[in-house]
Amino acid sequence: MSRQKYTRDNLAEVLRGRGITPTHQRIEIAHAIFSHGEHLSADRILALVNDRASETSKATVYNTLNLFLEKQLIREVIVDPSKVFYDPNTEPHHHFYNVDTGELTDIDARGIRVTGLPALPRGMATAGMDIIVRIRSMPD
Amino acid sequence: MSRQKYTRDNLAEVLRGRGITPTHQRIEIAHAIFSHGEHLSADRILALVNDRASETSKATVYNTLNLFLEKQLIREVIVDPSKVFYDPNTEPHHHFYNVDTGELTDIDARGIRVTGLPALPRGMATAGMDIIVRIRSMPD
DNA sequence: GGACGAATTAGACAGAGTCCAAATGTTGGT
DNA sequence: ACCAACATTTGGACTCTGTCTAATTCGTCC
Repeated sequence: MSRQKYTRDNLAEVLRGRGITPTHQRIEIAHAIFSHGEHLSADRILALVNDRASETSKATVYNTLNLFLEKQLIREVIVDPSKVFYDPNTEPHHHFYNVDTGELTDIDARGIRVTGLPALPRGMATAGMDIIVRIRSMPD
Repeated sequence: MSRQKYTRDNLAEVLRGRGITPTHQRIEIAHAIFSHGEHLSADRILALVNDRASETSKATVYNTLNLFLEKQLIREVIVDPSKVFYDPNTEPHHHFYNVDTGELTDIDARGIRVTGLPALPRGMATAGMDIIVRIRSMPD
Protein backbone atom coordinates (compact mmCIF):
# COMPACT_ATOMS: atom_id res chain seq x y z
CA MET A 1 0.00 0.00 0.00
CA SER A 2 1.54 3.25 -1.03
CA ARG A 3 1.62 6.15 1.34
CA GLN A 4 -1.12 8.58 0.43
CA LYS A 5 -4.35 9.97 1.73
CA TYR A 6 -6.86 7.21 2.12
CA THR A 7 -9.81 8.82 0.50
CA ARG A 8 -12.75 6.62 -0.21
CA ASP A 9 -12.06 6.96 -3.93
CA ASN A 10 -8.49 5.84 -3.53
CA LEU A 11 -9.57 2.92 -1.47
CA ALA A 12 -12.10 1.83 -4.08
CA GLU A 13 -9.24 1.71 -6.56
CA VAL A 14 -7.09 -0.30 -4.20
CA LEU A 15 -9.85 -2.83 -3.71
CA ARG A 16 -10.44 -3.17 -7.43
CA GLY A 17 -6.73 -3.67 -7.86
CA ARG A 18 -7.01 -6.77 -5.73
CA GLY A 19 -10.08 -8.06 -7.45
CA ILE A 20 -12.45 -7.01 -4.70
CA THR A 21 -15.71 -5.37 -5.68
CA PRO A 22 -15.66 -2.12 -3.76
CA THR A 23 -18.95 -1.92 -1.97
CA HIS A 24 -20.06 0.73 0.38
CA GLN A 25 -19.35 -1.30 3.49
CA ARG A 26 -16.04 -2.63 2.28
CA ILE A 27 -14.81 0.86 1.63
CA GLU A 28 -15.84 2.00 5.07
CA ILE A 29 -14.07 -0.94 6.63
CA ALA A 30 -10.94 -0.37 4.58
CA HIS A 31 -11.08 3.27 5.53
CA ALA A 32 -11.30 2.45 9.21
CA ILE A 33 -8.31 0.12 9.04
CA PHE A 34 -6.06 2.22 6.85
CA SER A 35 -6.70 5.73 8.04
CA HIS A 36 -6.67 4.78 11.66
CA GLY A 37 -2.99 4.03 12.08
CA GLU A 38 -3.35 1.33 14.70
CA HIS A 39 -3.83 -2.37 14.91
CA LEU A 40 -7.52 -2.83 15.37
CA SER A 41 -9.64 -5.73 16.51
CA ALA A 42 -12.82 -6.73 14.73
CA ASP A 43 -15.05 -5.25 17.38
CA ARG A 44 -13.18 -1.93 17.28
CA ILE A 45 -13.63 -1.85 13.52
CA LEU A 46 -17.30 -2.64 13.86
CA ALA A 47 -17.64 0.24 16.31
CA LEU A 48 -15.68 2.61 14.07
CA VAL A 49 -17.68 1.99 10.92
CA ASN A 50 -20.95 2.34 12.76
CA ASP A 51 -19.90 5.59 14.32
CA ARG A 52 -20.60 7.45 11.14
CA ALA A 53 -23.74 6.97 9.11
CA SER A 54 -23.82 3.72 7.17
CA GLU A 55 -24.69 0.87 9.46
CA THR A 56 -22.73 -2.29 8.87
CA SER A 57 -23.46 -5.63 10.44
CA LYS A 58 -21.09 -7.77 12.43
CA ALA A 59 -21.31 -10.52 9.81
CA THR A 60 -20.20 -8.14 7.08
CA VAL A 61 -17.26 -6.92 9.11
CA TYR A 62 -16.05 -10.48 9.62
CA ASN A 63 -16.76 -11.46 6.02
CA THR A 64 -14.86 -8.46 4.79
CA LEU A 65 -11.88 -8.87 7.07
CA ASN A 66 -11.52 -12.46 5.94
CA LEU A 67 -11.82 -11.39 2.34
CA PHE A 68 -9.14 -8.74 2.83
CA LEU A 69 -6.93 -11.35 4.45
CA GLU A 70 -7.34 -13.75 1.54
CA LYS A 71 -6.54 -11.01 -0.91
CA GLN A 72 -3.57 -10.06 1.21
CA LEU A 73 -4.65 -6.52 1.73
CA ILE A 74 -4.16 -6.84 5.47
CA ARG A 75 -2.54 -9.27 7.88
CA GLU A 76 -3.67 -10.72 11.15
CA VAL A 77 -1.64 -10.52 14.29
CA ILE A 78 -2.21 -13.18 16.89
CA VAL A 79 -0.84 -12.17 20.27
CA ASP A 80 -3.83 -11.87 22.50
CA PRO A 81 -5.64 -15.08 23.26
CA SER A 82 -8.98 -13.34 23.28
CA LYS A 83 -9.00 -11.51 19.96
CA VAL A 84 -7.27 -11.12 16.63
CA PHE A 85 -5.76 -7.81 15.55
CA TYR A 86 -5.76 -6.70 11.94
CA ASP A 87 -2.71 -5.03 10.54
CA PRO A 88 -2.82 -2.71 7.53
CA ASN A 89 0.93 -3.09 7.11
CA THR A 90 1.68 -6.02 4.81
CA GLU A 91 5.38 -5.26 4.52
CA PRO A 92 7.54 -7.81 6.33
CA HIS A 93 7.65 -6.72 9.92
CA HIS A 94 7.38 -7.92 13.48
CA HIS A 95 5.88 -6.58 16.68
CA PHE A 96 6.42 -5.28 20.13
CA TYR A 97 3.51 -6.28 22.28
CA ASN A 98 2.99 -4.38 25.48
CA VAL A 99 1.55 -7.04 27.75
CA ASP A 100 0.27 -4.45 30.20
CA THR A 101 -1.63 -2.24 27.81
CA GLY A 102 -2.18 -4.59 24.88
CA GLU A 103 -0.55 -2.05 22.58
CA LEU A 104 1.14 -3.31 19.42
CA THR A 105 4.04 -1.55 17.72
CA ASP A 106 5.61 -2.44 14.39
CA ILE A 107 9.23 -3.48 14.00
CA ASP A 108 10.53 -3.15 10.48
CA ALA A 109 11.85 -6.51 9.34
CA ARG A 110 14.60 -5.01 7.23
CA GLY A 111 17.86 -5.28 9.08
CA ILE A 112 16.65 -8.09 11.28
CA ARG A 113 18.48 -11.34 10.85
CA VAL A 114 17.70 -14.61 12.54
CA THR A 115 20.41 -17.25 12.50
CA GLY A 116 20.57 -20.77 13.82
CA LEU A 117 17.10 -21.89 12.83
CA PRO A 118 16.98 -25.61 12.11
CA ALA A 119 16.08 -26.88 8.67
CA LEU A 120 12.40 -27.19 7.93
CA PRO A 121 10.85 -30.64 8.21
CA ARG A 122 10.92 -32.48 4.87
CA GLY A 123 8.45 -31.34 2.27
CA MET A 124 7.56 -28.22 4.21
CA ALA A 125 7.84 -24.65 3.06
CA THR A 126 7.95 -21.49 5.11
CA ALA A 127 4.75 -19.53 5.05
CA GLY A 128 6.09 -16.69 7.10
CA MET A 129 7.83 -15.90 10.33
CA ASP A 130 6.52 -13.79 13.17
CA ILE A 131 8.62 -12.41 15.94
CA ILE A 132 6.79 -11.04 18.93
CA VAL A 133 8.76 -9.20 21.55
CA ARG A 134 6.67 -9.01 24.67
CA ILE A 135 7.50 -5.93 26.70
CA ARG A 136 6.28 -4.41 29.92
CA SER A 137 6.83 -1.27 31.92
CA MET A 138 10.05 -1.46 33.86
CA PRO A 139 9.38 -2.24 37.52
CA ASP A 140 10.89 0.73 39.38
CA MET B 1 11.57 -30.02 34.51
CA SER B 2 14.05 -32.83 34.51
CA ARG B 3 13.66 -35.73 32.17
CA GLN B 4 12.15 -38.65 34.04
CA LYS B 5 9.06 -40.80 34.18
CA TYR B 6 6.10 -38.66 35.07
CA THR B 7 4.58 -40.85 37.72
CA ARG B 8 1.85 -39.31 39.79
CA ASP B 9 4.16 -39.38 42.79
CA ASN B 10 6.87 -37.50 40.96
CA LEU B 11 4.38 -34.95 39.76
CA ALA B 12 3.08 -34.38 43.28
CA GLU B 13 6.65 -33.55 44.27
CA VAL B 14 7.07 -31.20 41.37
CA LEU B 15 3.89 -29.36 42.29
CA ARG B 16 4.96 -29.04 45.91
CA GLY B 17 8.28 -27.70 44.73
CA ARG B 18 6.41 -24.82 43.14
CA GLY B 19 4.23 -24.20 46.12
CA ILE B 20 1.17 -25.82 44.62
CA THR B 21 -0.89 -28.12 46.79
CA PRO B 22 -0.99 -31.34 44.81
CA THR B 23 -4.59 -32.35 44.63
CA HIS B 24 -6.05 -35.26 42.81
CA GLN B 25 -7.22 -33.20 39.86
CA ARG B 26 -4.08 -31.12 39.59
CA ILE B 27 -1.98 -34.24 39.41
CA GLU B 28 -4.15 -35.69 36.68
CA ILE B 29 -3.92 -32.47 34.71
CA ALA B 30 -0.16 -32.26 35.15
CA HIS B 31 0.08 -35.87 34.10
CA ALA B 32 -1.91 -35.22 30.95
CA ILE B 33 0.29 -32.30 29.98
CA PHE B 34 3.66 -33.78 30.82
CA SER B 35 3.34 -37.38 29.79
CA HIS B 36 1.56 -36.57 26.57
CA GLY B 37 4.45 -35.06 24.65
CA GLU B 38 2.40 -32.58 22.66
CA HIS B 39 1.11 -29.08 22.95
CA LEU B 40 -2.44 -29.45 24.18
CA SER B 41 -5.38 -27.11 24.26
CA ALA B 42 -7.62 -26.78 27.29
CA ASP B 43 -10.40 -28.82 25.77
CA ARG B 44 -8.02 -31.65 24.84
CA ILE B 45 -6.76 -31.68 28.39
CA LEU B 46 -10.28 -31.73 29.73
CA ALA B 47 -11.05 -34.70 27.48
CA LEU B 48 -7.85 -36.51 28.48
CA VAL B 49 -8.33 -36.23 32.22
CA ASN B 50 -11.92 -37.35 31.96
CA ASP B 51 -10.99 -40.35 29.88
CA ARG B 52 -9.80 -42.21 32.91
CA ALA B 53 -11.77 -42.39 36.12
CA SER B 54 -11.65 -39.17 38.13
CA GLU B 55 -14.02 -36.66 36.68
CA THR B 56 -12.72 -33.12 36.55
CA SER B 57 -14.76 -30.08 35.71
CA LYS B 58 -14.06 -27.54 33.05
CA ALA B 59 -13.66 -24.84 35.69
CA THR B 60 -10.99 -26.82 37.47
CA VAL B 61 -9.06 -27.42 34.29
CA TYR B 62 -8.98 -23.70 33.55
CA ASN B 63 -8.22 -22.79 37.16
CA THR B 64 -5.40 -25.26 37.24
CA LEU B 65 -3.89 -24.27 33.92
CA ASN B 66 -3.85 -20.66 35.01
CA LEU B 67 -2.30 -21.64 38.31
CA PHE B 68 0.39 -23.65 36.52
CA LEU B 69 1.06 -20.67 34.29
CA GLU B 70 1.47 -18.33 37.25
CA LYS B 71 3.82 -20.74 38.91
CA GLN B 72 5.71 -21.08 35.66
CA LEU B 73 5.26 -24.79 35.42
CA ILE B 74 4.00 -24.48 31.87
CA ARG B 75 3.84 -21.81 29.17
CA GLU B 76 1.11 -20.77 26.82
CA VAL B 77 1.57 -20.62 23.09
CA ILE B 78 -0.62 -18.26 21.15
CA VAL B 79 -0.67 -19.08 17.46
CA ASP B 80 -4.18 -20.15 16.74
CA PRO B 81 -6.78 -17.42 16.95
CA SER B 82 -9.33 -19.81 18.36
CA LYS B 83 -7.52 -21.44 21.24
CA VAL B 84 -4.48 -21.35 23.47
CA PHE B 85 -2.00 -24.20 23.59
CA TYR B 86 -0.18 -25.17 26.75
CA ASP B 87 3.44 -26.07 26.57
CA PRO B 88 5.14 -28.28 29.15
CA ASN B 89 8.52 -27.07 27.95
CA THR B 90 9.57 -23.96 29.86
CA GLU B 91 13.09 -23.87 28.48
CA PRO B 92 13.64 -20.97 26.06
CA HIS B 93 12.39 -22.17 22.73
CA HIS B 94 10.34 -21.20 19.71
CA HIS B 95 7.92 -22.97 17.42
CA PHE B 96 7.17 -24.28 14.02
CA TYR B 97 3.46 -24.02 13.42
CA ASN B 98 1.99 -26.14 10.67
CA VAL B 99 -0.81 -23.96 9.40
CA ASP B 100 -2.48 -26.86 7.63
CA THR B 101 -2.64 -29.31 10.50
CA GLY B 102 -2.29 -26.99 13.49
CA GLU B 103 0.66 -29.02 14.71
CA LEU B 104 3.28 -27.30 16.86
CA THR B 105 6.94 -28.33 17.02
CA ASP B 106 9.58 -26.98 19.35
CA ILE B 107 12.67 -25.16 18.18
CA ASP B 108 15.42 -25.04 20.76
CA ALA B 109 16.37 -21.42 21.39
CA ARG B 110 20.04 -22.19 21.99
CA GLY B 111 22.00 -21.29 18.92
CA ILE B 112 19.37 -18.91 17.63
CA ARG B 113 20.45 -15.33 17.38
CA VAL B 114 18.35 -12.37 16.35
CA THR B 115 20.17 -9.24 15.32
CA GLY B 116 18.98 -5.83 14.25
CA LEU B 117 16.14 -5.41 16.71
CA PRO B 118 15.55 -1.78 17.57
CA ALA B 119 15.99 -0.56 21.13
CA LEU B 120 13.03 -1.00 23.41
CA PRO B 121 10.83 2.01 24.00
CA ARG B 122 11.97 4.01 27.06
CA GLY B 123 11.18 2.51 30.42
CA MET B 124 10.23 -0.83 28.92
CA ALA B 125 11.76 -4.19 29.67
CA THR B 126 11.62 -7.36 27.62
CA ALA B 127 9.25 -9.94 29.00
CA GLY B 128 10.13 -12.55 26.42
CA MET B 129 10.41 -13.12 22.72
CA ASP B 130 8.48 -15.60 20.67
CA ILE B 131 9.40 -16.65 17.18
CA ILE B 132 6.79 -18.52 15.24
CA VAL B 133 7.75 -20.01 11.91
CA ARG B 134 4.60 -20.81 10.02
CA ILE B 135 5.06 -23.72 7.69
CA ARG B 136 2.89 -25.62 5.25
CA SER B 137 3.18 -28.67 3.05
CA MET B 138 5.09 -27.87 -0.11
CA PRO B 139 2.76 -27.41 -3.06
CA ASP B 140 3.93 -30.06 -5.53
C1' DG C 1 -15.89 -35.41 65.45
C1' DG C 2 -15.93 -30.17 64.42
C1' DA C 3 -14.32 -26.17 62.45
C1' DC C 4 -11.98 -23.70 59.05
C1' DG C 5 -9.80 -22.58 54.84
C1' DA C 6 -8.69 -24.36 50.34
C1' DA C 7 -10.25 -26.62 46.21
C1' DT C 8 -13.82 -28.23 43.20
C1' DT C 9 -18.17 -28.11 40.98
C1' DA C 10 -22.34 -27.23 37.86
C1' DG C 11 -24.17 -24.20 35.45
C1' DA C 12 -24.96 -19.48 34.14
C1' DC C 13 -22.71 -16.16 31.71
C1' DA C 14 -19.70 -13.28 28.35
C1' DG C 15 -17.35 -12.39 24.13
C1' DA C 16 -15.41 -13.65 19.58
C1' DG C 17 -16.51 -15.48 15.53
C1' DT C 18 -19.46 -18.48 12.18
C1' DC C 19 -23.55 -19.83 9.76
C1' DC C 20 -27.82 -19.48 7.45
C1' DA C 21 -31.75 -18.23 4.97
C1' DA C 22 -34.02 -14.01 3.65
C1' DA C 23 -33.57 -9.50 1.74
C1' DT C 24 -31.28 -6.26 -0.88
C1' DG C 25 -28.13 -4.50 -4.39
C1' DT C 26 -25.85 -4.75 -8.87
C1' DT C 27 -25.16 -5.95 -13.66
C1' DG C 28 -26.06 -7.15 -18.26
C1' DG C 29 -29.31 -8.36 -21.85
C1' DT C 30 -33.31 -7.32 -24.27
C1' DA D 1 -37.34 0.14 -18.30
C1' DC D 2 -37.70 -4.58 -17.05
C1' DC D 3 -36.09 -8.95 -15.94
C1' DA D 4 -32.98 -12.58 -14.67
C1' DA D 5 -28.86 -14.04 -12.49
C1' DC D 6 -25.66 -13.28 -9.37
C1' DA D 7 -23.10 -11.01 -5.45
C1' DT D 8 -23.44 -8.83 -1.11
C1' DT D 9 -25.42 -7.75 3.20
C1' DT D 10 -28.21 -8.67 7.17
C1' DG D 11 -30.23 -10.14 11.77
C1' DG D 12 -30.25 -13.51 14.60
C1' DA D 13 -29.34 -17.96 16.10
C1' DC D 14 -25.61 -20.68 17.14
C1' DT D 15 -20.85 -22.55 18.65
C1' DC D 16 -16.88 -22.36 21.17
C1' DT D 17 -13.48 -20.78 24.51
C1' DG D 18 -13.01 -19.09 28.73
C1' DT D 19 -14.74 -16.75 33.27
C1' DC D 20 -17.60 -16.21 37.32
C1' DT D 21 -20.35 -17.46 41.25
C1' DA D 22 -22.46 -19.53 44.96
C1' DA D 23 -22.83 -23.93 46.89
C1' DT D 24 -20.55 -28.17 48.06
C1' DT D 25 -16.73 -31.11 49.19
C1' DC D 26 -12.13 -32.05 50.80
C1' DG D 27 -8.18 -31.97 54.02
C1' DT D 28 -6.07 -30.69 57.97
C1' DC D 29 -5.47 -29.46 62.53
C1' DC D 30 -7.28 -29.37 67.14
